[in-house]
Amino acid sequence: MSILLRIKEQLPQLKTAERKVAEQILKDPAAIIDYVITELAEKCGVSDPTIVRFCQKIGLKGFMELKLNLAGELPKPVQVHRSVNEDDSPARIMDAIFDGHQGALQSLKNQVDTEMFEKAVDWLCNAKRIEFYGFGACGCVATDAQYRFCRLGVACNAFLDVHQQFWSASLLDSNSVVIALSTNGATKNIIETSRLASKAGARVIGIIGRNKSPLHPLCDMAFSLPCQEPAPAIMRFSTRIVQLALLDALFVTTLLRNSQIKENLERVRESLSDIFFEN
Amino acid sequence: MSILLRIKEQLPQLKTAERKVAEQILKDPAAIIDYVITELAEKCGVSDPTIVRFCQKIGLKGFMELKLNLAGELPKPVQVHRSVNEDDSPARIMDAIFDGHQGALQSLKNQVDTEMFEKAVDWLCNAKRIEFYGFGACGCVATDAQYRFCRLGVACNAFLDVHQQFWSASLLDSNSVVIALSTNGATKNIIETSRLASKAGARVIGIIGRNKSPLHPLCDMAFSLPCQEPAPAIMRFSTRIVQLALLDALFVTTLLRNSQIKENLERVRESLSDIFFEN
DNA sequence: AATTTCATGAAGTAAATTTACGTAAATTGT
DNA sequence: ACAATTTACGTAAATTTACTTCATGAAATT
Repeated sequence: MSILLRIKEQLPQLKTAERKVAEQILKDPAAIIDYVITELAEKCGVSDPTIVRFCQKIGLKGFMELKLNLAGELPKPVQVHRSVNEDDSPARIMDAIFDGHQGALQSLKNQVDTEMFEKAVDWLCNAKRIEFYGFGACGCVATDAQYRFCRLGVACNAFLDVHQQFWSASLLDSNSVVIALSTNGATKNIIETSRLASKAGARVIGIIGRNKSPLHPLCDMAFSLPCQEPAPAIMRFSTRIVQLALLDALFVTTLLRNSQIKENLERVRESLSDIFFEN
Repeated sequence: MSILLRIKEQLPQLKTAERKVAEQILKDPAAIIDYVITELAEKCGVSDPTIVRFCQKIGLKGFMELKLNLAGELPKPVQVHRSVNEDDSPARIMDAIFDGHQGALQSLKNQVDTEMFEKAVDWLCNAKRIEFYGFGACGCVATDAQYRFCRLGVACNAFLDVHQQFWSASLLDSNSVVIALSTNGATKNIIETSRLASKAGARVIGIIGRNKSPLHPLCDMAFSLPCQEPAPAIMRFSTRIVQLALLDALFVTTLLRNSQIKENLERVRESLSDIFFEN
């Protein structure tokens, strides 16, 4: 279990001096890494041995182990999108891209509105039909999402064709949920489709790579994703990663909420077994 | 920038004794955290001060800072994949999913073979044609990749249909690169397609969510992705994230390698402007 | 009220890291 | 080719840092 969690749990059982240490650590865990034991002791108003005893009480060998453990489990400061240019080594470019994705996920973690998320899960659980709309790169995400969600046993569609989207959206009703995916919330077609779906009575959930956009007011609920990338559209990779992550979370939560759904999943899994060589 | 990457980059400029240190660290970064400086010195066959000088050369204050940094950037064995169950709150599930993705990216960062990556970029730069094959969830990744790469101005296809894949693969030649995507490297169809492509003379790059699989020996080059998820197929979300990240990196590096390609991209961008409301 | 227990810090110890310095090897210039 | 200079690296000393022992005083118990 994580050190910070362990500290939190042990907190009530600690003596006054040791509790001061615990509170100081919980207040700013990242700072500890730069302290030497004496500095921390001073900050807490206790002595060195108290720090050591505290560390041992939470199951560590000593202060050094605390520092190393904290370094290991603390979220790294959110990486602002690092730009790359042609002089960079492949390894460097790779690193920059991966960092960008990680940073985007970290931002997502901090930004997602939990209540909104829960409401979205509610809608999805009760939906008789789920449609995923997106164009371009978001179309891929839509397809991927449909690929997951259709296993819930609910009717799912991911139409990438405008015409199909139009007639499908206009046939929806109040038991339908639409997931509208858009990087910038300004693509004409997705806006039109969302408007149609909304007019037909469906609940429209926007997953949009921006804070404000023409698409926002058309949605019944809109997740605005972190968008630190000031890059041209084709280079905005992280948005898609974040969209997928959010959809994953929605999917799993919806899945766990409903045991009937889990049975469906089991049946699907069995039917897949014969397309593999092994297993 | 990450310490390990910095070490890799500085490697050629290091003197013999210091290089020994660098190599030892790269061989097993996780082990360093438990060493004291003298232990590491012995393992490398050098003296303590050499270690310190090495640390300073890569921009750190000393050995302690190296340990703390390594602890910070190495994938935590515990955190990589937290299991979830129906009792968990939505916020917790969300967190677990995002953590899983982040952890997977971290592992990827540490595991990707840089030389292989560069060779892959070489192949892609010189390819006259690139084909992406995948089924199921990997089909979505294939489509996404095709969507990016086709903007390089190179002929790209992502056939999800088995028949199309078969005839397309058999029409390839030595100027073609095939990217074979598979979560477990055991799907019969993808194996057959890769075999056909290889026989036709194309270079097959596997991006596989496993270390060993029936698909591996059929590839001219295979990226084995970190696969910490002991979950059923439908729940293996991270593999897809990691595949996308790797493809992103391949795409950007290929793009930056070739200025002609960048011009193509500029032209594509302009042609997209009129499908948006704004901008 | 006396005794015990326990929490805590002062002082000291041990260990690990870093600096200073010297030597040998490599590089450079003549 | 040989001397001069620079560089590479290890020995040993110094310093920093972490940890231990033990004494003290407070709280709890008898």
